[in-house]
Amino acid sequence: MKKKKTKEAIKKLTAKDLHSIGFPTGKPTGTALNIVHTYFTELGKNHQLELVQDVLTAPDQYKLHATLGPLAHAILNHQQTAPIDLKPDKQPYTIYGAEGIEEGALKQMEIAMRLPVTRGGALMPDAHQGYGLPIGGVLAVENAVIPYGVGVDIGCRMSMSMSMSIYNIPTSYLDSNRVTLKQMLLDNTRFGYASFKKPMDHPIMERPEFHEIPIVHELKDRAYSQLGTSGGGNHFVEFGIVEIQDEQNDFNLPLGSYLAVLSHSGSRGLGANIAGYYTKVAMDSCRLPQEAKHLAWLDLNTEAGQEYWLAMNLAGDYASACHHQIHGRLAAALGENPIATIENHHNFAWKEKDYSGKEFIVHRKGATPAGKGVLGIIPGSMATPGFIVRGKGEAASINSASHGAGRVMSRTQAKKTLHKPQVQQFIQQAGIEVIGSDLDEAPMVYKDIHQVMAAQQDLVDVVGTFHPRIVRMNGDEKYMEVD
DNA sequence: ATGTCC
Repeated sequence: MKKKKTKEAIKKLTAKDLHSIGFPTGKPTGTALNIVHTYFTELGKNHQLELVQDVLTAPDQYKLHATLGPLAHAILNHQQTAPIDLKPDKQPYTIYGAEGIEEGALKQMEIAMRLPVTRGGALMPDAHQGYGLPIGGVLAVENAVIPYGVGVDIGCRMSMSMSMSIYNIPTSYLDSNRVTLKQMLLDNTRFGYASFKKPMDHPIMERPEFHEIPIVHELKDRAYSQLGTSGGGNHFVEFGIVEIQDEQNDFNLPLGSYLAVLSHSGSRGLGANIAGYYTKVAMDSCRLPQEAKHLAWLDLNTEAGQEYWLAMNLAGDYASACHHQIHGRLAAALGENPIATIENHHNFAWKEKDYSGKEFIVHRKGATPAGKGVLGIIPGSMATPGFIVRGKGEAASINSASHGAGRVMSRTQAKKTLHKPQVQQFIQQAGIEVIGSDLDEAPMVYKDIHQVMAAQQDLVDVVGTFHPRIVRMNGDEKYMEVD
């Protein structure tokens, strides 16, 4: 039964198929799929493709067609709107750690710089190719917001809480209570498709946006069921040791080592669906040349722009609420209150002013806010250090820094070339215990975090170093309780 | 990143 379903899914006509025969992204594609899946379900996929291709080639002839008429009109309307021109010349922007950044990311950044709304940009040393704007890309634009300049996981963030161990030597507490701490992670965190049987209440669910914005309203129930959970991919919750190295640290902590909890996750299904929806809205209203189509923006003076802005901010606050619940549960399990907390997001857009007081929309897609004195967290990998940093407010980076080490290897390449025993040995030798995860998150898929930090010395000062010890990520099905 | 479908 399941097999049959998969087979049908493969045969079903998709947007990808349409784009492969030259269908423009946006309304024509959506309309074509709608019509095919409503009126022509009995036809084979190839036959369906031929049908819509005929309309695409000669839309005029189908204007009055009973079922294909709307498609003809969508295509004609689309053809009548001229694409918005990119600036013809390369626009300057600062690249940090250029020697370690892949070609694809540089190309994407070049295109983003040539958008007519762009006023500045920078590329962080952990940059790699993404969708639209590269991961590690920072883009300042005027009075507009680019959904894919923010990214799919809106408001994805780092959150750290440091606790004084109940013992004087926190390091030894961690090592002698490994089993207990591991169980705490298993009991108090949920990843991927797993969720808590009864989510903890949180004021975020009372936000008016859940009633005022239709798409957000549709997402409310799932947002509630996913409260306090972490996602998949590079998301994690971990115990480790923080070494505070800066005497002038903002927490007034004595130099030394502290037990800490570090989490990385975002806005789950809520943000992903908001991103998907408003990207489509943007691509329908903002027609760009093929190579820039994913950088479609929403004018902030339009209703859609205002709506996205509110929805994006809600998703950011929701991601924060999830982190607070994760840390709250673990603090309760530890029986300790944190003595310091830090939190920052990295897939978001902010209204910020430049030196002259002019306001811009600054997109940081996988980049950490690093304005003067602003604290942030830059993780390495599951088996390498992360850093508590304080921004220097460097204008050339648009007050930003990297959000991690950055990948050197794609997920598919990692699964093809790495081997479990080899990775397990590496992790074990580093003294790290890992629950869940997979080869695509192995430490060796990431750049050397020390090189990345060296490339951004002008952007941040290091306040402390975090050493991961017990890490939980998505994928430990054998431990997972299905709630 | 995402119950991974436009």
